[in-house]
Amino acid sequence: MRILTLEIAPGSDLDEAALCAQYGISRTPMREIFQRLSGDGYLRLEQNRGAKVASMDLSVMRMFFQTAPMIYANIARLAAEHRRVEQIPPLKAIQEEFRTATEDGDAGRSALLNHRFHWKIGLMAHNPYLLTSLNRMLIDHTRLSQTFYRPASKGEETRVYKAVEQHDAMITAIENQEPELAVELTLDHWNLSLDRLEQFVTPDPLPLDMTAIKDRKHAI
Amino acid sequence: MRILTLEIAPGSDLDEAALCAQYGISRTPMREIFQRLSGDGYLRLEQNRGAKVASMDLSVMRMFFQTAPMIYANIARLAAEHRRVEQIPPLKAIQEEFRTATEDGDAGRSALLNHRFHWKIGLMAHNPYLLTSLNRMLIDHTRLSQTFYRPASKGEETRVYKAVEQHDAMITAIENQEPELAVELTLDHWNLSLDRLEQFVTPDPLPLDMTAIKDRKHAI
DNA sequence: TTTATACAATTTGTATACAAATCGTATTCA
DNA sequence: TGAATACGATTTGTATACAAATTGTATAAA
Repeated sequence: MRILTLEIAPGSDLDEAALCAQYGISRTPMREIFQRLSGDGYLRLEQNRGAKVASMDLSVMRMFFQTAPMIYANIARLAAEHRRVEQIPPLKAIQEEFRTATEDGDAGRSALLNHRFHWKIGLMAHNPYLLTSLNRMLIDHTRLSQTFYRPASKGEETRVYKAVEQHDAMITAIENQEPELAVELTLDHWNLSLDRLEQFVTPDPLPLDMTAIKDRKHAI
Repeated sequence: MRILTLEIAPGSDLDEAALCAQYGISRTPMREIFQRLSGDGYLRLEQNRGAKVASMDLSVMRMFFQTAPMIYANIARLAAEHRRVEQIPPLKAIQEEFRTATEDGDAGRSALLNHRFHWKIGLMAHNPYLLTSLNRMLIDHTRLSQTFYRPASKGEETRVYKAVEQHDAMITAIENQEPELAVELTLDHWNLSLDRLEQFVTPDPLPLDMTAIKDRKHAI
């Protein structure tokens, strides 16, 4: 049920019956799925009103940017301290999938695998309290990345490439149990993500030259 | 459904049918309640195995003590910054209930109202990410307080009295929007709670004098 | 006596039927 | 023409019935 991280628009309400038909299950298990997704912050359930896809307002967005570094950094530290050796190979496997997805330029798949990558690191921290926060953060982070994604820009490939490299470095730091390094790399990674998001909040200004606009008029 | 914060033992499994009969509702809504409580960290649901009350192992306990100050302090800061004036009266109302509960020496009710007090402060922070963490922390904190509670000890009344005072001070700091003060008071409050818990992890040693034990033999 | 297997009983998961509530539309009255 | 109300249709919530799975017990074989 990763319909949410991707296609369905925030705020839209979900048709219970339609989804039941689509997935070939009855209403009872579907409602239980709704309950779980609601608890995870994917959906909002209202009395006698059904399920809506959760959406983000401005104040929540501020909190997101304010809180994310702290959560991510502490998760990284704890992961480096408490990772079990058997957790490393699955993480590396996801990273390889992530690498190929970025090389293929598959944005949706990249975002999803990035989500799974950071979630796995979250599990390594073995801290149930921060894990719930991380879960909510990742959901919103992934969705922000998706909504703000633009297909092909100049600096974009280099940024994505850098992100893949940072993941590699983070794996090494966690594997070698170097908490401070893991924190530093994670904050770098966050700043890269910030750059990416900032590019869309404050994009390049439109050309001041009015002739360009006049030309477009004919095209429309 | 505050059955959990109090009576039912951690690890015990819940009888679906019995609870349905008890609350006069059918299995479907009860299962939906289970789903929610499971998401909140009250219960653990296992495949075809029903619901068990969540329990805490040693490593989770370590994480609890490691994580709590950070979460509580940041919640306090954000609450002082972002509280809405209409949120203050309900908080004060809970505090008054808490005060009377402590004066009556009602430990269970005190713990529950303390829980509600800190939850209300969490809501004032308007940070959904930290709020999920706070929720899990408070559940475990309240349960720890309960399990470690001993009825009447010398230092206990003064500690509880101090806790009530600290709550008052916290309300004032939040109402006056003094984030730094709110953080300081919250950390003091946490340390008081730590003292309380420590008293039970390392209680007064048993008397070394063997004669006392011999005397008891006859009594048994 | 102990262990393994089969069967019964209980418990959990899913589907469906029915009740309650909400929403849209149409008709009526001002 | 506009607003309000009433009625029908759709959607959501709850109960119950049935299927699947698990657990406990009893009996038989080693």
